[in-house]
Amino acid sequence: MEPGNRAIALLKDKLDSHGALDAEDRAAIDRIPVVTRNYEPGQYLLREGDRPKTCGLLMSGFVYRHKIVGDGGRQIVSIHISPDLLDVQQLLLAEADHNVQALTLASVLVMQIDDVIAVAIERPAVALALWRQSLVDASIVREWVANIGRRDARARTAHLLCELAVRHDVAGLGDRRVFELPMTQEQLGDALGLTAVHINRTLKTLETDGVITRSKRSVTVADWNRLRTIGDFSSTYLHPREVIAAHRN
Amino acid sequence: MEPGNRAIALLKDKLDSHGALDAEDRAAIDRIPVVTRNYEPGQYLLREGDRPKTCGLLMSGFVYRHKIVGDGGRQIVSIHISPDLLDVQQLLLAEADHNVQALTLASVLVMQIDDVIAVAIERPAVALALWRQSLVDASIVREWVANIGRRDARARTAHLLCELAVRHDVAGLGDRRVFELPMTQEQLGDALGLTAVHINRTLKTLETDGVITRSKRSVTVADWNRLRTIGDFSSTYLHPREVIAAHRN
DNA sequence: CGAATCGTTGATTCAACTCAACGCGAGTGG
DNA sequence: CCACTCGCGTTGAGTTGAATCAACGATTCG
Repeated sequence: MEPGNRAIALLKDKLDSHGALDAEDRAAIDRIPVVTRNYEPGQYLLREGDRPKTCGLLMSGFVYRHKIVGDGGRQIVSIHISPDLLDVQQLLLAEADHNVQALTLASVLVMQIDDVIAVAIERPAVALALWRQSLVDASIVREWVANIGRRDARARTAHLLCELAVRHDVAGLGDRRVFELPMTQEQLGDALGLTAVHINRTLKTLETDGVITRSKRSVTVADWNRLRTIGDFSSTYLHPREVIAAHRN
Repeated sequence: MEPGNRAIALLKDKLDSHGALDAEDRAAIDRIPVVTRNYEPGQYLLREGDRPKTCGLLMSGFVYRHKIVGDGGRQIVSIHISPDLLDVQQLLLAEADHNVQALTLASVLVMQIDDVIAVAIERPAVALALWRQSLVDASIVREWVANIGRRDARARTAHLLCELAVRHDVAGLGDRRVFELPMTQEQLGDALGLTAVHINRTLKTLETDGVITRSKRSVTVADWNRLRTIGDFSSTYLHPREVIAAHRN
């Protein structure tokens, strides 16, 4: 199978992860013209104020979205791993209100917004599947608000580690005991509303307490139950594998 | 015009606020069976873990969504004013991951999820309009992450005031100089990741600095430019009135 | 009028920030 | 091959913004 086909298969599986698509829906997705594009670490996929004509599917690597506030501070508002959809927001909102940047070397399946919208109009089930993904994204951001607003540094950090562990697991990128975490402590701080120094201290206590171990850019969860308890984590908000509600007859 | 018709008109205008619907789309919306329901202050519209069969349009009053974290803390994740759509998330995600509660007496136009989905499938433009609303909701939540994560109490509070002022303005509920703010300081704290005591002090300094004045449960913006500067506010993220991007030929 | 809720204020504590220095490994170039 | 730089991680000392604790005032409402 040529690379393009494998990528499209990933896209179809992503959208069909809740079993809502029929053969014609999947065929319509097949007809979307795609190109693969690679981004270097730190490279911008999209900048605040841009009006992009494309969206994408992250096939490998890490990508994050962030906002810059008035005093120069940066807040990371989401972290994406394969196979997340990127910039679904831009399908219907013209102007980007945040930056999207590659964290590691990232490979992205790029589609034209017009083409995706055309399929969404032609095949309502595809529209619902895309829409659903954006609702899950939103749900994750809401949990981040609660995490940053109401949990202390230790819980907050543990919660993010749990989220990334589960998302890696769901994505089939390893189990939740060991996963890649290529973010610097500066970036972790910007994701959690903390400083790099405090992230360092918080991770250290998690490690000396025997909850996690770290090596270079990967994390091993030594005690999942304790990490989950510390982070006050429940995976409900990730909506991992619900059927699309009762309205499917 | 009977009350039901006026309510439906509000719904149609909300979904058509970007001019994407044609006569048939609007007619399809007309056929959605609706009932009006009133909620008392503090009454729950939805609880975490529920699997609702309805969604709604807020016609009057204030509603907020919140999450409860492990140590009992509460984080408000969004505030809704008329004519916001409520629980669009539940159209495609079965299980609610947060609570929805009336802040004031609230009047809601209630629709069956099945009926809304049916129209979304039949009329793709309606699906896109609903989807778009949920993307704007998500965009607001992302801004909240940045606000809570990276701004201090003064900026954070000013930013929320700006957001509510502009949203009231856009909704035609008064201009951005005077608006109703029926939240207690406790609730403002829960929205901003601060304590009620600190909200009190922060509002006081904004008032003594001549930026705002308060009376009971309404706020007057004495110096909009200064409030905007203090709050590092730009309304881009509210996506107030963009055309649905370039893909409309 | 009494009770309850909400707002206000002061005193104190603490979690996280800031500032500063140093360690360490990976590249890089002389 | 070593010296240098650069980015990142680590650690300590001191500061501070916001929380906590506690009390009291104001308003509403039955």
